[in-house]
Amino acid sequence: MAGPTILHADLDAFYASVEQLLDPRLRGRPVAVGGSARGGVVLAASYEAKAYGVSGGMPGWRAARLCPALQFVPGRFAEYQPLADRVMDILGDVTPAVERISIDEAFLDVAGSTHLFGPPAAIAALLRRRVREEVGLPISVGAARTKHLAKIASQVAKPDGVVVVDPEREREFLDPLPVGLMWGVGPVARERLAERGITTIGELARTPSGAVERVLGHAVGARMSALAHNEDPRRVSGAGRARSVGAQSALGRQVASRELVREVLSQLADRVAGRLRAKDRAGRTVTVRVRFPGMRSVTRSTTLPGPVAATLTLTEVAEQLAWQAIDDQPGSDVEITLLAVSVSGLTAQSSLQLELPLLTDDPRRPGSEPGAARWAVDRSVDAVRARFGRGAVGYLPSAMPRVRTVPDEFRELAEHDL
DNA sequence: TCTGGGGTCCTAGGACCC
DNA sequence: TCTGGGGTCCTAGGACCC
Repeated sequence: MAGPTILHADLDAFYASVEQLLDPRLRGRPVAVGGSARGGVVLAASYEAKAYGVSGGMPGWRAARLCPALQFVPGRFAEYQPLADRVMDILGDVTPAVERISIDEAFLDVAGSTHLFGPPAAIAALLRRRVREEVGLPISVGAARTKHLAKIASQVAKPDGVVVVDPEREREFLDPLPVGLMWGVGPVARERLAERGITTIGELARTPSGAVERVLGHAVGARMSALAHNEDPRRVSGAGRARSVGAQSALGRQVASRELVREVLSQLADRVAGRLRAKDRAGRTVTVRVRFPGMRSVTRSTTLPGPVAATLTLTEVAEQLAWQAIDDQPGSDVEITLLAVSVSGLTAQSSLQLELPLLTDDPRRPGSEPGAARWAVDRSVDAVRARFGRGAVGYLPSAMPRVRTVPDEFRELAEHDL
């Protein structure tokens, strides 16, 4: 039987741990990155804060109520990426088979490394020691025969621990664990399963696949059944190319005026289109999401005759879509709380290809500028920014109201490679 | 006192084609 | 005469992940 050569390495409470590393006064104390006692949202909580029930994604006011001593810090976002990259470099020292799945976690396949570094348990220990000594951060590692098991093992190992699942004892390990630890079972699925008396992975494994599919839907049910039976064929590999690119901004609560919508969508389209152009990509399907008070959101999308990567074109399409969504709402002075733009249906687009056919033939915008002019503007802006930084030049008319937005460094942390 | 930002995948109905 | 079956694309919504 194959050994436990798949490792899942996961930095503990990454953002909060970095803050504690950079400011010794925060060590040993409950820390929340982002948010405040008055509002906003907690992006990450230190283990001292988690002990009080504070967690990422929680509104700040609630976190403060759970843990009155909670120390809110704004987050030094620019520091996070380089530190995480150093950790990934250490992982890469034991095997080239590293699959990074977010800023702070990765799978490794160490099957080919045991002759150099010893068994998986020894490799896990080595990695944890090096990350602690050379970067100063705690990291947990799970080792098992499959990705799914390794990922669950690292969750069980947290904080700052290691768990190796012996291939002979996988059922013993898995059966008593809650179904919510499975990758793909969130609050809704967990609740649906609980209604049928299924709360552990063992109980899920003993439920016929057909019954699970009726509860969770065909695809999810079949996948969760397979995982509960330890059938996980996924290999460690490089990440595939992104299938969509997007950007969003929460707005508080504001009346959807022409100026506000145009201002925000310009900024979002600028980010999205700029990322596309930087990677010589473009996409045909544009989707806009508008969120209204009460967290209710509506999406409108359209598929264009050809791919777009021009900032101004994307802005205009996004604006049309946003107003379709807003105008469908009853009443006047509709309030909105978030706008999002994303582009999918991505294709390679050499930087020399113009968007002329799309723009000049598009009957919906008879007066639109020729694509060549837009392409030239985008390329100029890209070039100036490459030399002088993002703030050097932009598309926004200076008369427009500024909308408060999160730092670019924070957005970039969550970006996937295109 | 009311929730960030960037992603993936699935479902379901309708249009359209052969 | 008003009817089969399969496939693909598009749109809207939703669950889930980090």
